[in-house]
Amino acid sequence: MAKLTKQLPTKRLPMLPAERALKVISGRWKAVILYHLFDGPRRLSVLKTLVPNITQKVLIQQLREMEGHGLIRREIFAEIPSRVEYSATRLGLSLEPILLALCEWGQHHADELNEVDRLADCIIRPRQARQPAIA
Amino acid sequence: MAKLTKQLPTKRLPMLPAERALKVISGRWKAVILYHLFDGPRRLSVLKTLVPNITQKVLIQQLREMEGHGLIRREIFAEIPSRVEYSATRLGLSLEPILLALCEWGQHHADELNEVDRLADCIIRPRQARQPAIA
DNA sequence: GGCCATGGTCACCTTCTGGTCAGCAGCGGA
DNA sequence: TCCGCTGCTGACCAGAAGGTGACCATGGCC
Repeated sequence: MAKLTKQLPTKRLPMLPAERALKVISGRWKAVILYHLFDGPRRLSVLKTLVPNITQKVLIQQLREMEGHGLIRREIFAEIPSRVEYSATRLGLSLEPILLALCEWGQHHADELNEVDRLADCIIRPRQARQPAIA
Repeated sequence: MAKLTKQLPTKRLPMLPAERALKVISGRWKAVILYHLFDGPRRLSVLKTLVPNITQKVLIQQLREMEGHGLIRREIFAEIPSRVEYSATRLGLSLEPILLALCEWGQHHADELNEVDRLADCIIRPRQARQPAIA
C-alpha cells in the first residue's frame, strides 16, 4: 500500500468566503510557488531553485498546506529513480485571475503611495503573455 | 497643532506586488471592516457593533494599519461633542472588486471541497446589490 | 462632585508562522 | 563501501499577530 502524504487535520478555515480565500492563499511563499506551478508541473528540486531564499523544509510545508487546500497536486512517478512532481489543480488554476488582480492592485497601491521604487517586477503575468499563442 | 494619529514606522511591505496586496488586506478583521466602510463612513462605536467579537483594542489596531496603508481615512469632527469617523479612501474602494472576487472564489473553493455547510453567507456583495441605482 | 459615554493607550500573554539545523531513507555511481 | 542526490521529517526557536484586562482623557449631564 502506497504511503500517503501525511495529512495534518487541516484546521478549519474561516466561515466567511473572502476570509477563507485569503487564508488559503496568504502564506509567505504561496503566491510565488503557485505562479511557478501555473507554468506546469515542477519537481521539488526545481521549485527550490525557482524560489530562492526558501528552505526546503518551509517549501515542503507550504506545498503541503496548498495540497491540503486542494490548490496543488503531488504525484510520485514510479520510475527508477522515482520522481515527485507538484502541479496546480483546476482549483489552483482558478486562482490565476485573482493573483493577477492582486498583482495589479499591488502596483497601483505602490503607485499611490509613491513607493514604486520599493517594488519588484510582477512575476505573475497573464497566461498569454507567458505562452504566446501558437499562431 | 492637531495631535496626529500615532504613526508606527509602517514596516516595509513586500517587494512583489501580489504579496504586497495580500499583506495589506490580510488581517484577521480587515476584510470585514473594509466591507462595512464600503457602505459609508462609520464611527468607532458603530464598527464595534458591526463587527462583533472584536475587541476595541484590536479594532483600532486594524484600523490604524489600514490607515497607514492608505485604505481608510480617520476624521475627527470638531463638533460638540466631537466625533471620530472612519471611511474608505479611493484606494480602499478600489479593493472592492478584489474582495468580491475573493468572496466568490471562497465559495467556489468550499464547494469543490464539499464544505459549503461550514461557510457563512458572503457579506460582501456587489455595490449595486446594496445600493440600488436611483432610477 | 459623581457618573456615564466615547475614543484611545499600555502591559502582558498566547498562538501561529516561518525559520534554522540536524538527521534519515532510497537509490545510483565510483 | 562510501559519497552524493532527492525528498522528507522532527526538535527547537524567534517574531509577528491577535487577544485580554486595566486604565486614561475629554466632555456632557444630573
